[in-house]
Amino acid sequence: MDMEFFDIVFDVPAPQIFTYRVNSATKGEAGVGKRVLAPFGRQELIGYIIAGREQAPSGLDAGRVKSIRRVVDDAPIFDSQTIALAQWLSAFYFCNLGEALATMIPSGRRAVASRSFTINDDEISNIALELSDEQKYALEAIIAPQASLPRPPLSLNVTPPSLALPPMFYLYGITGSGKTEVFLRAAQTMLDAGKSVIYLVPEIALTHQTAEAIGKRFGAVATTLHSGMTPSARFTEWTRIIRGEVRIIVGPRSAVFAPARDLGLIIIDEEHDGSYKSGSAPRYHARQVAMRRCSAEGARLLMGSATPSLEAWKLMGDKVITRLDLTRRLSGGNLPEIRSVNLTHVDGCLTKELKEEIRKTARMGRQTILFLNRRGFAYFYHCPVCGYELTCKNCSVSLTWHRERNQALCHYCGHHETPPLACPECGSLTAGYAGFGTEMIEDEVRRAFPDLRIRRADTDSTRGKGSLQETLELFKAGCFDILLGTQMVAKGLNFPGVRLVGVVLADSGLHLPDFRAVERVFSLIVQVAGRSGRYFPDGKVIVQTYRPNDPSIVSACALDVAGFFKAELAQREILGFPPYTRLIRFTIRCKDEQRANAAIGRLASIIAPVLPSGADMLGPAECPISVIAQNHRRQILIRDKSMGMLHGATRAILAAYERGKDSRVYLEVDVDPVSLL
DNA sequence: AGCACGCCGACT
DNA sequence: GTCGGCGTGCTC
Repeated sequence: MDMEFFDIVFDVPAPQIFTYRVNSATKGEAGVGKRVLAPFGRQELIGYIIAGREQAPSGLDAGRVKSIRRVVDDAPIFDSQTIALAQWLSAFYFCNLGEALATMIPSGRRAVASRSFTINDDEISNIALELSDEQKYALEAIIAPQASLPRPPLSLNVTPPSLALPPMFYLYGITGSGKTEVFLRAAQTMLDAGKSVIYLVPEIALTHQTAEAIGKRFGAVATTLHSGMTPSARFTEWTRIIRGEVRIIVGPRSAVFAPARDLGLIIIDEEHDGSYKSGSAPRYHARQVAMRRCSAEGARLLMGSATPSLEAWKLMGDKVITRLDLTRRLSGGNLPEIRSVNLTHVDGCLTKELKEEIRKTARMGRQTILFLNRRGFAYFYHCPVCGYELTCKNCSVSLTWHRERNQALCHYCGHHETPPLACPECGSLTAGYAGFGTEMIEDEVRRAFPDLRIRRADTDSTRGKGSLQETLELFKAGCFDILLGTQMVAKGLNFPGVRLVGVVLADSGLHLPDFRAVERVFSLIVQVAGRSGRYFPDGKVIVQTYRPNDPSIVSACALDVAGFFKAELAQREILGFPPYTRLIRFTIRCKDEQRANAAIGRLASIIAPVLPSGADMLGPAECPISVIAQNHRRQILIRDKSMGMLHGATRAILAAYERGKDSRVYLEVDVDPVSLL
């Protein structure tokens, strides 16, 4: 008895579910979990079949029901569990079901030959490393058959129904303390029990490295779902996962949706990393999705970092997450010596202390990493006479000077222009660039050390694909002495030859109007410090700063993670910010400033009366970066102790806002926003 | 999101 | 007289 009718959703803003029928060509082909090509208005779109039905819904006259033109998939590519997850995703993050499914499922259509981990079995390394006592203890806790844990009701608002919290564990330990080996053992245990494992890693270089390690360890049973893969390749791996051919999946945040069969464990490596939060709608957080999946599918959640997020740290304090400490470096390396150096009154961007250490390191035949917090962050054009500052015409941020091209460019919209020789305001010829960019530092380092081999690794000098990978590999092989880079060199890369890490300007970012700025600066310094002396006992870190007494810098230099978290949590509690509260952010975006103001005003007047007691509204206000790409941006935050009330209020707010909205104004909703810029 | 329909200003 | 602006509304 084949179904005649099917419920289909599309990746369009329309929230409805549409019912189609089959015709002679598609009868028998169509089924839940398959994609179809269907007439939609005057176009034909790919849609997702989410249900079958005996007859058209009452209230829809049969004449309006169109038929499915073509069925795309031979076999279903998602099941009822996936649909349930999509439903949760759409409710939690305020998108519709079709958009949710579209972000979860690969877009590729045809299978290609799988290239992942075609390693001979004899190549699989079975290095039976002896675990340390701490590692053994952690592993035992994670894989214990009956994880007996307090199970408070899930305040994460899995809407609906409320589910119990899954067993959650956190490997808390410095770089080199052996987190990865525990991850791999836990994964092995799950695989041995016939279950699947999802292993999440931050975006960029780390994906490749970890995937490689897992490929070596687990061979053909492992795969990766990477954003760099072609849609066809992703689709191929997706179908292999569905068929159960692979049971361990490595990938960035989107891999949390992998259709793993009989999911036993989700691992989140470097849990604090910002790339786990999606930057575009639906703005999901992989950790939140992982929690929901684990509770719905009876799996365990295992996270790890040297610098947990404050959210995770608080849950550990509340005993909701079991914290497992790894306190020692395995290879015997001591903790690096970390020293902060005052940058005030220093000519240029390198202090005497840092230069001396670079020289000393080179004499020892060892390597240096110079780390810059942010791409050309403080490198702006200004006039010391009148205070004029060169800013982007489209956005409200300072332009960054790129010397190689003699261009000032905007890192938000890409606008670029040739910088003026004299100040456009007062004509002063002293106007020019101040602050540090990677290029300027490179220049200064080259001048100071003409005999050393220096290489820069940022998105500018490594645009060609593979060249970042290449740079890092050359560095690892000792082909040059100094690596100069941004974020990407801070993340989990192992460079045995490194002795010295220099943080060129630690406090860039400290002044950002975002309550998480301090947390980011702190964890960045600690992460960077972890790079040095990984395999040697004499690692050194020099942190250059204009604010050597800032608490976040002081505690980072002391590697006092617990102390920093205690102080920062107290601060957050006083200010009523996460993790003591939850936030939903509404952002208005419009080319026309008046319309933007009108829209945010209207939104505020909608929000005020529906706010539940105990919740509050922050704003309306200009966004900290008030204009991006000529769009004027305004925001409102709503805040409450738990997410439940905020969700309900937001549903009401969006419904009211939809009626009578200005179509030129865009409204974006961000649940648990990570950046408030 | 597309895409069409519909109702008011300056053009061959 | 119509070409075309973009406001409004719908898509099984």
